[in-house]
Amino acid sequence: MRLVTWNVNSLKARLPRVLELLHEHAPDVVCLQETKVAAATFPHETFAAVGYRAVDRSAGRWNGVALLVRQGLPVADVRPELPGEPDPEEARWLEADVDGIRVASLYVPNGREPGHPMFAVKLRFLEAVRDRAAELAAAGPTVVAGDVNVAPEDRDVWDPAVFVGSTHVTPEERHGLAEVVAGGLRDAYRDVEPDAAGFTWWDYRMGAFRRGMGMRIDLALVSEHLAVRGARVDTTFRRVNQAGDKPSDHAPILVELERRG
DNA sequence: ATGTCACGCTGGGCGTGA
Repeated sequence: MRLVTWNVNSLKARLPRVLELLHEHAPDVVCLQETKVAAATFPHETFAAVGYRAVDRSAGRWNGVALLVRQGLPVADVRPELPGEPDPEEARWLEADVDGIRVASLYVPNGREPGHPMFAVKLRFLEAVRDRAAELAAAGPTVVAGDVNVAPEDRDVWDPAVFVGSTHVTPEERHGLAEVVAGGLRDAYRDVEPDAAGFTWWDYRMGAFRRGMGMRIDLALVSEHLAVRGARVDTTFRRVNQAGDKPSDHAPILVELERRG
């Protein structure tokens, strides 16, 4: 299975780039985050016309997650709920069986600042993910992929000194993420790229992408039933393309998975 | 760290969130 996870920062603004990605990489499944679209205007027909079925959990102008599945692959047991999630209205989790693999697209709250009420919400969300991910990983082949808004280690940020005291790197957030992984998942990118930076996000400001000022905050976590045959970040999608279509501030991660045994 | 982007509301900048 070829899987992509990508925070698109508005599906409407990014539709040309998403179509470009489908054409270029022909993934079996794409986990999208920050679709920022209402359910009523989700572009199902556009995806159907290029051979993809979409299932979405949408909340209007903020957040929103979706799965795009190549036509012909069976999709079953779509669940838009994450038991115990702090605010179900925020549309941050969506899971389904795709060709016999449980695939979840997630968008962890940003957290604003340590001490902000949304920071506590972020930690509670990670606890809910921990509990559900452990259930899924114990049950069968599982991929939990998306924007976790946590850099797992210091090497996952361009300059750890700059981020001291900021969100995405605090011990509490890293502990929350580590507990998700400890439930029977592993970081697919790190599995095959132990040394690469692998940044997936760069601020739009200050020429951060050009200057290598990034963070690795988007992950594909996979259960022991799955082997990782390859993983890479396609940074071409972090640049304006030839047609002049703008990038998201996140780049997509491409993962090649194979069922074990 | 801050040199940006996208949204809704509304008809052009502003507030919000990242």
